[in-house]
Amino acid sequence: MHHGRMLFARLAQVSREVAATSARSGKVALLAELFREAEPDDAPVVIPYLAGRLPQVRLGVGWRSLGRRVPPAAAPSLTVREVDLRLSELGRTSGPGARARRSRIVGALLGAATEDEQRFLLGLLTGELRQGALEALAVEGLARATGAPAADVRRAVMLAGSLQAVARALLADGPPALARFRLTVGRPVLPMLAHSASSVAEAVGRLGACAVEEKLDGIRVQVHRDGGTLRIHTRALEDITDRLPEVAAAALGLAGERFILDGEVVSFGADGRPRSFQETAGRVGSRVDVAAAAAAVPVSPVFFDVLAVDGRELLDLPLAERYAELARLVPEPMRVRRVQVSGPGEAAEAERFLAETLERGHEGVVVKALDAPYSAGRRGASWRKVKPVHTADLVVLAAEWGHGRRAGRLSNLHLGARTADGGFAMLGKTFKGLTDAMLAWQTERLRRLAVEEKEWGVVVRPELVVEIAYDGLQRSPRYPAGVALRFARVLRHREDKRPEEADTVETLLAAHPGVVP
DNA sequence: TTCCGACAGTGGGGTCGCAAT
DNA sequence: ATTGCGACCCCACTATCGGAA
Repeated sequence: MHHGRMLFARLAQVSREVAATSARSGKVALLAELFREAEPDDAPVVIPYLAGRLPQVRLGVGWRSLGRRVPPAAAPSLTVREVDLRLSELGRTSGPGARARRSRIVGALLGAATEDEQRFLLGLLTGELRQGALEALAVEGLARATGAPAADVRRAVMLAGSLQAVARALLADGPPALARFRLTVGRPVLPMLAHSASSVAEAVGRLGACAVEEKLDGIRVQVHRDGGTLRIHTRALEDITDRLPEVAAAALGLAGERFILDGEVVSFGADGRPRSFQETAGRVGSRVDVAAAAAAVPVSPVFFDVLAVDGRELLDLPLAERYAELARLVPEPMRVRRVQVSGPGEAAEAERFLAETLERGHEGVVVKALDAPYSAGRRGASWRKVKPVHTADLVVLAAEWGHGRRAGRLSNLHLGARTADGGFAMLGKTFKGLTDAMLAWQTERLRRLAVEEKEWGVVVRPELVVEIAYDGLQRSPRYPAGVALRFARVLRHREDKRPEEADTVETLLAAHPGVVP
């Protein structure tokens, strides 16, 4: 028997078969079959690859640097192991001349790959595999290949924050290895996420007895303290401890010795109101001169959940009990503001809290069922965020061709508001909110309005009005009016409106007095 | 049989930091 | 000094499958 000899071409083949299979169960079966074939040395690479993820965190290549076509090899020769080694080398490449050296490595790798392998490799590198199966189905496939219960594998992956680590352990030691993946202080777990709800009443109606918490517009953090050791992780589990000294100090000042807290890092201005997301994110993103960044934009944590305390794992406890622990551990200003309601009968109380929260300059609220456990890594149905929605009638200035399942459709719309001089100022783009029928319709309509064909799409006569929903305005260094829409999505095409009836830049700015271009 | 939760896919704007120009 | 690019922060929405109700 030989080790670590699986051909990369086999992965490309299975990926193609998975993409051609529509049933999820069929995809899982294909993945499981491949995972069973993998030697123990190959499995920790094969499994993340089929989940559409590279084990290497940072490669330094993206779609731009992959644009050059390389003639494919005639016959497959690459092994999984070789591809992994070359990509690891890519990740280690930095310093002067790095771009040229990366380009040589990628070129050599693509040159050794067949057409099918190139397609798979480029999909992996750009994150656009389009095989209809990513991590969740790879987890199912891994479970089936090893005979471990899928739910146990899923939980282990959430707690490990890594499919690769679980795959390696599972293949080496079998299903009993899953027991090793317990919640551990110091090892980040994937945070629980929230669904949207259109109103507080809807959310409370769905959830019954719940907590209504203020939603702060900052950076999600998970804070682990083990005695004097403290680590801060982002939503994607990135370690940002060194960038947030004041958050670390605050957490070390708490009474507990060992805990895991979930919260949001935000920044307040001198007036006590929250700074914009842009300012906070810029601060948290600063790595070079942290002291200067911290002096300019000091941040503070606001915690809303506790996952472990003093050796006790709290994930499976209902929110009501976790919150009681949180209240014991974290004093008021560092703990989220909230109200509790017993059900739909008290929805008005929740509405009042939302209005008051918005008044204080925050984003909205998150409504959480009091009886729900902490579903690590999932968009749990028991957390519902509610944010105010703004709408505007804007004019389509251009449209870009879509990719993947939107190939051949005009998808991404350039949106303009009227200006004082009778023209239009672009405020952003959106491809969201469109059904297949809307895509087909607008492709036809915009083609007829086209005045210029570009490689990326069409420029059109500014005649089609679209009703757009958006979360707010933000300052923009890119767009002519100095502002851009945040999270714009199409509600409907307004053929009944003429472009002269669209909103103006002026009215939009007036609706958001806090935003200064 | 119908409903609904979970996933995958399609990308959006902004900022930081590194390497190239 | 400025620009291009990759990595990550925030994010909304639709289509689809398959299990729950």
